[in-house]
Amino acid sequence: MAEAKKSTLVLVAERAGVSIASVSRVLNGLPASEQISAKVKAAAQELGYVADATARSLKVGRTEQIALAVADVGNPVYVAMMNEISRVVTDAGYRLVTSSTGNDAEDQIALLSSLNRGYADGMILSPLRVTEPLIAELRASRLPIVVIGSLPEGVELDSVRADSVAGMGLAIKHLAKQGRQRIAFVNGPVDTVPGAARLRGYVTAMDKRGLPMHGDLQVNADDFTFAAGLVAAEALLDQSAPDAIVCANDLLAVATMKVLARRGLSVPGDVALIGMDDTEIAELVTPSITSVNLGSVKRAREAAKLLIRRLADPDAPVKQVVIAPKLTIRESSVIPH
Amino acid sequence: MAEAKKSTLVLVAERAGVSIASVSRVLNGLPASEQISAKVKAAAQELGYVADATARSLKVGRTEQIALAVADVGNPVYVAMMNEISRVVTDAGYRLVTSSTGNDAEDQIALLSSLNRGYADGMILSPLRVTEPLIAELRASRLPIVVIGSLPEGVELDSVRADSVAGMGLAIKHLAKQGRQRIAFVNGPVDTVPGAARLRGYVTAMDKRGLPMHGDLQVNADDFTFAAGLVAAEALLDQSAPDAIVCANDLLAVATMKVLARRGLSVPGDVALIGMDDTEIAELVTPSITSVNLGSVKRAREAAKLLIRRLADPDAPVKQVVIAPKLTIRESSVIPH
DNA sequence: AACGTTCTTGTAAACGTTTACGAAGACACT
DNA sequence: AGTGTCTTCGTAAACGTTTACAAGAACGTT
Repeated sequence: MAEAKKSTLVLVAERAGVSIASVSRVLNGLPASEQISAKVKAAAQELGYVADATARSLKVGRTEQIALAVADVGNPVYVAMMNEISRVVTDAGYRLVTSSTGNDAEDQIALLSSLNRGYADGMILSPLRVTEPLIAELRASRLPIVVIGSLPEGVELDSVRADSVAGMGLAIKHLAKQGRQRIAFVNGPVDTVPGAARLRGYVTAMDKRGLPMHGDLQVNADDFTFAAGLVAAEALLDQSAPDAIVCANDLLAVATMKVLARRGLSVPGDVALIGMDDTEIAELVTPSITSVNLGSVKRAREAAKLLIRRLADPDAPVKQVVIAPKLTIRESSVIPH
Repeated sequence: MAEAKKSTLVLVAERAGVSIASVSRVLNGLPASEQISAKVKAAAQELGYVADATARSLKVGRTEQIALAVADVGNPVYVAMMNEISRVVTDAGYRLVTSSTGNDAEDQIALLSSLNRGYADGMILSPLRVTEPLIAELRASRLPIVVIGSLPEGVELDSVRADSVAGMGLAIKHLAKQGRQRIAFVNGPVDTVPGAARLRGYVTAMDKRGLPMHGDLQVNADDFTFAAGLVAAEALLDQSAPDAIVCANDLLAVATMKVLARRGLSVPGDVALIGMDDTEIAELVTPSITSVNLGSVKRAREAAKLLIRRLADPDAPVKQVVIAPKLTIRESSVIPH
């Protein structure tokens, strides 16, 4: 059945006693007589023939691969997104090439220009920081790119983004309804796309509700990781005594919860806690954490579909999708009665 | 600088006024005169030329891609492994193609034969269940494959595996030292490779220490997920009252911890808890969970290096690496005094 | 019986590289 | 000046497919 040697079209053709064109046609389901078809199939079967992907790619100009570049693979939300993208893309007959870039824009730019080597038909990119040179490179790309995340005005690229501002609004509103007054905010770096958006959301929502917004209610972690969250939460609780904390991220929320526990503060009794991204981890812990669902898997799915659509129709109008947030309420934000 | 049109060797050659052979040589760093070299580099720069990956692959017979197939991408331990593999592989100049297979062997077999289409130079495979047909396919593969996980006797393939039995030994020993007597075991499906190995380890270790091993101290979750863990832990606690529980997995451990909390049982006061895999999640939760480190990232790294070695030297002797476990002791298993 | 269609099949070119080979030039040595 | 070696460069073949084109066979139509 399977052979050790690699077999080619020519070998199959010889064995079947037909031309290579016929072999190719039969194997690709193009019209052919029963006779030829049978002979070819038999020969192919016997030789364990499978068409070579690179040769095919070269000829047809498509690799049937889609590249995915995410900055921070440690973050569970990216894992969830990647899984969804993988699913959609695979169903559409593409393979997924993953390249975890470093945080710096340098890396991403290098990756983008390497994309022009044509190892994939298109790319899904989720940049942590959007810089000028990155945008320039995005624009110059020969191959279609879908961006997950906000893009500056006027950049005409397919993209999918979350509505962090609305999401923050949901969180603050929920906390305010529970009678919380001093709502603190543990953010990640504000020079990142999500960091900036979430800060904007926090300010807007607090402002709208006339809630106090002293500087000592805000703190920025060095990045969006658990370890950074521990440090940030300690700093926050050293400088103020909030009755609620919203975190830019579930990882930061879990870290904050740990620090609260260390200090003997109960959740949600003393402090209500809300995370963002609504990853599995939020419901794993005890108490489970209320989290703003920013539609990560939906975003992932849309991004993948957008790219596939563009590959099918390069002239389709540019589409910028915004996914609406939802609040998943769990134990960490409401006191049971 | 960057051009919208795709540029080829021929274009560069024309522009530089040299032959395509010279262009190829210069760009690949083969010896050439200063004159030619300068002209070619200038032309290439102006046209934003980058060599086409598929054409190159076809010619040289290498794709510079490595395929990775893992069964369960939801499990954080696989995420950690994937990250490590990605790093090693990228450093060696390969791209990583990820294919998350379903649980069934069918999928994996299909994947293996698709590998023969030559879209990658080799594959790293981590099968949940090792069946006969899978092994047959592994053997028949034209391209090198490295397996993460145990292989039956006599299968001559590069592989890396954890020592679950020794790992279980560490966990049970630790618990016994703390004076725990009724040590329960929440396992995953026993017809999987890790499930079987961990069961073997549990039985061996308990036996060795002469600890009781009633059937009602053991329970098997339907799979290695959090949700299945909840169900399994409930069942366990319905049927017995252990003073320690070891789980086949950190996810199962977290689920068990949640169920313990529900029932008002304290960890580690009433019940000591130990997980396996030592993923980040074990230290995220409160109390943090003692976990058997089965060397997942080390295994991942070894697997990647093994494959890269074999690609460089196809005739290298087969290597089967076993990674020794370590116990990472956290709050869930020792009562502070 | 000659003609026009339609269907089937083979021949050959093309995709964009890398590289074996040979020609020609440069250079040193006798 | 003749010979040999070394270097540099261009010509052309090759990697394994897909597919445009043409040739022939089969068939119905007039």
